[in-house]
Amino acid sequence: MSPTPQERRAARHQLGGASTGAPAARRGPSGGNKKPITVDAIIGTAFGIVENEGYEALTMRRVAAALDTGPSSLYAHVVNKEDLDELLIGRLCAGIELPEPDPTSWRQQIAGVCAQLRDQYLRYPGISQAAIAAAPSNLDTLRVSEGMLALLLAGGVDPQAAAWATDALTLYVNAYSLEVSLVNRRLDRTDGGWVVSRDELMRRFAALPDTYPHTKRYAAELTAGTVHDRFDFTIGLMVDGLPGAR
Amino acid sequence: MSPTPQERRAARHQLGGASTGAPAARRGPSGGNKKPITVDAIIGTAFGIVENEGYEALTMRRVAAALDTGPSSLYAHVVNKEDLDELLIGRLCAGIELPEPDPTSWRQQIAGVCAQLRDQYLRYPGISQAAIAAAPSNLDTLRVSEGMLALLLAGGVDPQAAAWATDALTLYVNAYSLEVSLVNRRLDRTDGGWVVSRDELMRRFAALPDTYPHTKRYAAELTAGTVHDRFDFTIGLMVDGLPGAR
DNA sequence: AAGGGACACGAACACTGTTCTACGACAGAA
DNA sequence: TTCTGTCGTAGAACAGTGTTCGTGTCCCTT
Repeated sequence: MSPTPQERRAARHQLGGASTGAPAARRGPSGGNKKPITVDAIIGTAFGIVENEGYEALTMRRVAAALDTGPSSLYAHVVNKEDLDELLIGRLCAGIELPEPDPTSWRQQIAGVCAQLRDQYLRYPGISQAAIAAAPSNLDTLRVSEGMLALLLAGGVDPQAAAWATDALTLYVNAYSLEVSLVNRRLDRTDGGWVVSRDELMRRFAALPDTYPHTKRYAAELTAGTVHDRFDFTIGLMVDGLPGAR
Repeated sequence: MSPTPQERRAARHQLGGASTGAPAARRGPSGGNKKPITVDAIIGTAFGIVENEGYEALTMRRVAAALDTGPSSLYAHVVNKEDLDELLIGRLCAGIELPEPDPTSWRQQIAGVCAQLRDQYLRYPGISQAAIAAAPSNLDTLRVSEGMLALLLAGGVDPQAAAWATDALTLYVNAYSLEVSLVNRRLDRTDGGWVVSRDELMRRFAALPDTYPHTKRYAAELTAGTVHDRFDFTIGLMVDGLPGAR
């Protein structure tokens, strides 16, 4: 009846966890006037930090400070920073809505799930770094994979192709979100106004030596499109390449 | 005639740098019996460290220790750790062989370049993390993009699709290599013999609750294939999706 | 021979994740 | 009521990290 964080983590990799009853008030030496530290409280404040300051600002000390305590207090509820990352990704994946498979519109459905993932990742900048590192055996991430697999199979995609395609799609969504987050961070850092807009980029491409003929020639195409356009293009590329129904 | 590291870095983003003449012997207080510290020496030892111990072991102190000096000595040649990362992936990209575009076999040529990148990334485990974070304006990475763009254009791919496809391909190769490196590291760490082979994985999939019907049903497909198979599948998916010649 | 500039280096600062140890308040038992 | 034990809390500390400052030492030029 006293689940250590290690046990909780092990359970997370085997079965859906039942919610643990939270104690009423904090019991420690600081008196009972503060809210107790729970895993949910840690996850919530962690999400807030990442949303406002980015994933690189997510440190154990930062979370602890936001909870008015020291860093060591967190280790009674969380195994690791790696464990905290996994919890964050798990909760993020748990919020993804998986549609009922419809064989006539499975391509749009897949694209919709990918867009959901992308938007969640971009809402918490840099968190996709944790998503790439997270173990694929996590039950919440596996739930999303299961949902995508179901969509592909309903679309008549060959099981082997469907299995590999889910992997490829989630991997690309992760990488894409991470790259966008990193670029945004770089822009924020180098320039307060972060307006290194398309014109500047195209001029830099045009100023390249002649060793880069195609890059100079097609600078417009290389810098074209909004963030969503590039994303939709690649997802479409992968989905349309799958032989399936319709 | 006294290029600070910052100037060197700026030059790296504008023109191909000419090789700087290396001094003969180290001049510092430690006497002249040691090799001088050059950017090339730093890059070389850094590659050695990553190759043997992985990217997470690549710290400024580790590089400095391998060169028999202190960490601060590196900052006369390198702006940052971020700068060092950029130098590494620049040199890695410089070693990629770009074939002469052949309109009849452009798909194989693209796949070949991607495989080259993958093999280089996997040779230095975890270095793709630096590749994702690296600025795309680096001249060496741009050279690879230029080469891939040339191949796609020679294949008759629409310029807009070709531009976006190069981006998608490099991004996927990076992410794939990073994921493989991370999984290998996890396996190395949890188990000395790192034989959590396919049977174990399939049993864990089979032990899932019934909420994951497709994952249980197609556990074989999900765990099938060697590392190269999954990679080739996705690259083929993206390349074959591109409308072009042949 | 004297000066100057470039290079190298040791120590230190502000961080990070993590662990050890003690403290204090609540629960139940006598 | 008093005592005892457990459990969550928290402070201090350890081994790391990237980075900077000031000093020292050498070689080359004048």
